[in-house]
Amino acid sequence: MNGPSISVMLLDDHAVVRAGYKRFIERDPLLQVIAEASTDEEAYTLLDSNPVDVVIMDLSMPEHDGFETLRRLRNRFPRQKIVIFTIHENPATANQVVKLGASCYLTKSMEPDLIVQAVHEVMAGCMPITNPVAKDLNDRNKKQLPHMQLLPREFEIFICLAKNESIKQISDKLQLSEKTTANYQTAIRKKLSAKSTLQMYQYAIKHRLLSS
Amino acid sequence: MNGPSISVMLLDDHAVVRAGYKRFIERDPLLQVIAEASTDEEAYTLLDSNPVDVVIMDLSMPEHDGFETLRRLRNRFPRQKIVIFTIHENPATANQVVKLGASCYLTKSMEPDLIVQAVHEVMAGCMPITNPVAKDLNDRNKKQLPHMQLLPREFEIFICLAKNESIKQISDKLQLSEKTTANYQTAIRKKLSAKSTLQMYQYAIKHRLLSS
DNA sequence: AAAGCAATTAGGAAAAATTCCTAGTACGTA
DNA sequence: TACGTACTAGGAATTTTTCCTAATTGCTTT
Repeated sequence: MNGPSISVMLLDDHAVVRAGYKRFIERDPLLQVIAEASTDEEAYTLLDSNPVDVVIMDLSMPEHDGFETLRRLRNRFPRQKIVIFTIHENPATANQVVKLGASCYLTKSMEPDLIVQAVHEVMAGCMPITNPVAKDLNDRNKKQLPHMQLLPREFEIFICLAKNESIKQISDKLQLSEKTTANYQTAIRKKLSAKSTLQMYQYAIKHRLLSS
Repeated sequence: MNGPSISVMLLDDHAVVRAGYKRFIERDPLLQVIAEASTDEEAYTLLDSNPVDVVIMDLSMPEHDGFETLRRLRNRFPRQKIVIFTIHENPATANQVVKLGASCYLTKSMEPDLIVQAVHEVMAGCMPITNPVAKDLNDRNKKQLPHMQLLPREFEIFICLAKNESIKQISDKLQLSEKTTANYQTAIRKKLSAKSTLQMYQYAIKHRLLSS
């Protein structure tokens, strides 16, 4: 950290959205957006040369899906603080995202000022999740919905399967052996008691897991 | 036919609906409802002892689906005139129903008086379908939608598959070998270019084939 | 620092599902 | 009668799924 100010990178494929973030973030004189990336690859490159305190990213990116981007970011920059800001308003996603190591999960229905607040909290080492979602998260977790038992990777692949992607496509995208993906599928089906891809889809729809 | 009057059987699992039919049908002194059945089995029994000129039935029955009931009726009483009156307003269903040998297909959005008119037309040996649907049917047929190429049995099984029924369940219900049903599935997938059950489901949703 | 644990990855083998091919039956029509 | 179409289903090959096992990695705990 350079002095009192906190440096931020924005990662979002829409320039307009990045501009929106920026507007709010820079209201706070302590925060400074010093880098913007529209793809995950771009983000890696920038982070190599220009480390920042916090990365703020959207979950719904076209190339890889957000989970994969998050996972890779964590791999290459394990200590990087990451704030997820997304339109997907569901606790299951929040749950997975936090398990994957994001510091914070915000949805677009929250007040924009929360972004600023969240960045400060994250930098101060506070609770990884801000209150509204955290509460919701805990509520649902207690209900022990089947998909809450999915491991992060399982959840990620579950969403792909529910989007009707084939074992082959998923394996290519995530750079896994088809064997591995097929095995994941079996595990997912068991945990969700789904006998077919259609049932996984319907499960995902029912629990609003498919907004992306 | 006994004298100038036309005898009618109503086949519908809801007594209320049968009463509704009756009310309209008996406005016409030439038509007489002489039998009512709430299940297909009941209908077979009644028809054995009490033949009627026309059977008016609903497509959406709980036990077997309407297609199967229609098919069996046609099998046991090949010359029986059958009028389908249903809430499923889509030309694909109309198409299949007529292929299966129904004399007429009416939807609930039509004027109730059309039932009476349709019965007369059917008895007079007119066009198997009344105008509004027939027109619609031809329009769409020209578009050559993939599911229009499905044979009646294929269409029937397609709907079951889209409803997530298993090969086993469908085979039991339709009294087919699992081999046969599996083979039908393959044919259906080819005709619809669907690689999975989920894609069949999505096709069905897209073309509004799943109201039942 | 070593041990233990959870998550991720993937291969082998068996079981199940799907596909392709073939063929018999039945029914209506020319 | 002969022909075509729809329906039925078996055999065999192929593909997918499942189950079991195991190696690797990164934490956490002692």
